[in-house]
Amino acid sequence: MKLHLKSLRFLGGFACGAAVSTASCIAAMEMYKKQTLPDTREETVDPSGGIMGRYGFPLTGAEIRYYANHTLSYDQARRTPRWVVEHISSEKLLGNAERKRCRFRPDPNVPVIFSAHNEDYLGSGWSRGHMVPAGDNKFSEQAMAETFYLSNIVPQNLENNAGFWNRLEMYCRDLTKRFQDVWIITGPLILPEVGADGKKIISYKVIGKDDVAVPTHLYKVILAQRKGFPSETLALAAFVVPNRPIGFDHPLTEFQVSLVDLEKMSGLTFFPKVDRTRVPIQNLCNLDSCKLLSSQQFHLYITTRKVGSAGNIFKLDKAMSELKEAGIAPDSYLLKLYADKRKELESKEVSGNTRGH
DNA sequence: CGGCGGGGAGCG
DNA sequence: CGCTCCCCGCCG
Repeated sequence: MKLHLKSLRFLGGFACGAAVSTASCIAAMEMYKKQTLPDTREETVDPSGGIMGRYGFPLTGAEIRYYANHTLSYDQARRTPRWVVEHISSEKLLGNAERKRCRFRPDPNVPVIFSAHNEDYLGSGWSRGHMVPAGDNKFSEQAMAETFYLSNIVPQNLENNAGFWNRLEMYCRDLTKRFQDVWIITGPLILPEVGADGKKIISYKVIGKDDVAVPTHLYKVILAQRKGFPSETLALAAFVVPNRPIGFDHPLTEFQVSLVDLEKMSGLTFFPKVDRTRVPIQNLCNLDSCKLLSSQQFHLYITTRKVGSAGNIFKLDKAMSELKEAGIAPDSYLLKLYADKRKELESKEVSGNTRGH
């Protein structure tokens, strides 16, 4: 499978160059739209006059479900979402909502027989991976709590979840510094593999009593919008990442795919209200870096989090010494945070000992 | 930031 | 008893 991007054609759309006349270009564009663009109608006319559906058609449960700051379509057979949409901005990343106060739980809006449960995941060897991250909802305890509904969760390799995928989510948040509005669609994929007989086959693990489907890959589509003159900028990138550990030696761009390729894999049409033949959409990875944190940067970040939340001097100094052992120099922010925290804990522990004795 | 686990208190 | 909540600990 060839997943790599090819410059301007990353959307798989039609491009009119200077080599052809305007008239023929438009005609060709119309032909292109008719033949290749997906039908975005949800329903068509019933020629039977309604007799076929007298007792109703099967329900899929795939209807769109709205939450405080995310929206999703659920797959009742696999007990995972099909896709989850979120919108983030710099404002939404500010706030004090804490994930420590949140619990993973079945989505109360999903019928129990179609729902995943915590017991399916616990001890399965797979972690509960957010599609819309909790960290994108710092502004609202309600919004963050809803991301812990298992309708927003898929079985994910733990090292991938805490590592590469975590860094991808950090990159998405960083985009809000350079783009006013960012829409992100995330979901699981189960892709075919070539078996021992050379023929393609789709097979996937399931976990727990509810047979929750373990995806072979996860996808993420990022649409970033920047205000500007004479017109706004729209930039897009799509990624397909294997559900296994991905080391620091793999750049994010290694997993970039064209939007149409992802649409073929997923069966979904993304951002159908964007007219891809008229609005010039740029490749996000050309406009922006698409570079994730390096090993050193990531380690520094984790240490900063640990120092900020350390409850005693032992853990505080342990975090700092581990950073030093890794040969990573703390930046000025971490040094000041450490100094302030050290003073705070010293005074606290002295008074505590005085009271105790 | 992203996860994992265990234990104990309170409750119907 | 099971269940929820909240505390603690650990990992990358």
